[in-house]
Amino acid sequence: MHLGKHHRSVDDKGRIAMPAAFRDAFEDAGYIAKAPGHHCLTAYLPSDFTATIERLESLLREGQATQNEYRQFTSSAVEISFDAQGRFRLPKELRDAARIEASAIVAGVGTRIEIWNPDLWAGVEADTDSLRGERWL
Amino acid sequence: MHLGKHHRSVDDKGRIAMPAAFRDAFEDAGYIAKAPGHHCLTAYLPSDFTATIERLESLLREGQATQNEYRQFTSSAVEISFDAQGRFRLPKELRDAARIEASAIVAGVGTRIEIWNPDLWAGVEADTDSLRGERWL
DNA sequence: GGGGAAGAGTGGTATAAAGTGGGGATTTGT
DNA sequence: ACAAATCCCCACTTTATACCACTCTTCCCC
Repeated sequence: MHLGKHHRSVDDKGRIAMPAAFRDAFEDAGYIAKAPGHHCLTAYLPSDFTATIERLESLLREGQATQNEYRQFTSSAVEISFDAQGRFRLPKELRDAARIEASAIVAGVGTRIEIWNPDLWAGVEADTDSLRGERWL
Repeated sequence: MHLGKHHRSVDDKGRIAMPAAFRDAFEDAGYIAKAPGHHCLTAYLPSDFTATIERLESLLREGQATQNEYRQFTSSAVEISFDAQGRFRLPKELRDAARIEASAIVAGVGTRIEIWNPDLWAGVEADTDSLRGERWL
């Protein structure tokens, strides 16, 4: 379970420090892909990524997902590794897709980890219309 | 069941002593998240937190809750641990969200524990209009 | 009622870890 | 061969964590 929101700088080499709270869950490697809609990026543990691909392939066989959906997801994905300081490199392609420049928000969203442009994330937090916590608190 | 209201100091490192009355219920760890509306923070026992997340995820699958709702709750949450003196650290992000500075009210609210800015808590106690105990006493 | 012990709450300091920035070697592609 | 991109270290700053010290209250027990 991933929790917490972290603001991170992105240097001109595209490096981002994975928050220590998440880092331990990755054993040296992980995967990052564009989230559907491309509002943000999603980081996966190796095991979660494989499971996600399998789920998508299953939907594909059942006709519940399209080949282009499959193409977009798999082709956007990259494997990441961490340097001695716990940073990973986010390819320019992915940074551009999520409009990430000098800084980013790395957020634990329960089953997944998302990487956002800070301004776009502000939009998520400003979306209070949908808050109806009385249903689940 | 959590009962009682406690006034606590918050030092410049964000440390707050968990009232002894509540401390025993936490086995070393717990979770704190912004309450929907962000008027206060809510502290959860590990088991209660997991149950809450599962309830929310269930609503999400049924389309009764939004991804942004899920994002806001999970990304605001932090796991807490206690030092030898029974204190936990409240991240600045959460202190700011609930306008907590040098002191706070830690209140047992039956099924949950809430952490308030003292002035905002005063507002809760001043709200006598809605008191209609004749219905349930 | 007085004295002592135990627990609760608060404050400060030292140490470790996390985050950030940069340099230089190596690889890649042209 | 050259430029660009990537990788691998090293250095610094900030923040978090663990540890120690003190006060105050409460609760026994004498």
